[in-house]
Amino acid sequence: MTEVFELETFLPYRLNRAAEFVALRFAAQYKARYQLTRPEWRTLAALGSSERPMTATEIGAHSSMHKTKVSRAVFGLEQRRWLKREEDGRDRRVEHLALTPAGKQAYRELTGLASRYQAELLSMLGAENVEALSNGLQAVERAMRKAGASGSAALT
Amino acid sequence: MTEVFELETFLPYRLNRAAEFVALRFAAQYKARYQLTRPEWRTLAALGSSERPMTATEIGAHSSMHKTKVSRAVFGLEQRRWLKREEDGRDRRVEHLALTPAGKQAYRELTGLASRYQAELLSMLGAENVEALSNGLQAVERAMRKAGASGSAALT
DNA sequence: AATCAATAGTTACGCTTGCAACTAATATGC
DNA sequence: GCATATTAGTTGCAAGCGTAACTATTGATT
Repeated sequence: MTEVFELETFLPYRLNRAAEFVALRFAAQYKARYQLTRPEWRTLAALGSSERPMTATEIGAHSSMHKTKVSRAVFGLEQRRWLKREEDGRDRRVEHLALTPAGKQAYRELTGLASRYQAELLSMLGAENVEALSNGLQAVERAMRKAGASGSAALT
Repeated sequence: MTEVFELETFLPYRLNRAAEFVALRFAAQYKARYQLTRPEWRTLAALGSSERPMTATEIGAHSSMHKTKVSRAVFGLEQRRWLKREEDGRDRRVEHLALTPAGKQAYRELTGLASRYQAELLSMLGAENVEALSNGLQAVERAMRKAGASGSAALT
């Protein structure tokens, strides 16, 4: 039984490579046009989709980012004047973060890009493949929630 | 039509998060036991599965790694005495890399870990979900080959 | 009320990364 | 045969990263 291990068949490797490929093609767009980092884009997306202001902690939970990443992304967006901080009257540790008009405008443009990219992926991969991929990812997402706070080093 | 963009439904985001989750759980194992980095593990896996020695360039192509990553990983494995370099008689730019006996031993142990982890994933996610995921990934892999040398910044 | 624990967010530090520039060797065009 | 381009692999550098430590504030225990 000389079972040879092949990297090509190893799920973590395949997932990683696919994620890199898919994410990089999109990242290239917002990096080129807006000089935005990925944490900044995610923060923008989180804030833009929310009715009310969010705290940094909420952003981290919503977009699966470590708090230091969020902190730096918030700082970056603040410098661009795409978001503003508002203090909480009751708890002075907390900051309520909301997009400025310029931030909302950027959000609209970037989510436009994102939607177009999503559509491009769909036609590139085929609807039934995207469906399968999505179902598979859903299973991983369930597993993540189950492993939850315990396992993820990404959110420590 | 106030179509709200939701990060949760954005494929690049979902792929990235799932890949991080799945890869990190495995990386924790080889980091803890062998203090191995991911590029080192990938290099080891590439070399171990090959009959004959490989060049650094071949390793990069086989395991989707930038040449600087490969260069550093090779250096690391060399220091551990898990691999040896052999010069090419005809072309002195090229190095032929092969695992030492200690390297082969490590390869066996680590691929054992990997296989067990793969099995754990299968039971964790369910066979039919892994099947779906795998099919979806295959579509991405086809797209990668098609976009090929042109698109990938990861292999520049 | 005083202490100790927990939480929100920031920062210092060392490590990893990718890009670009580099060295060395070989291949190509004229 | 000489100049130029290309290829293999390495390295300097700046940027991004996570860990741990930190400040500031609030909550819990007694």
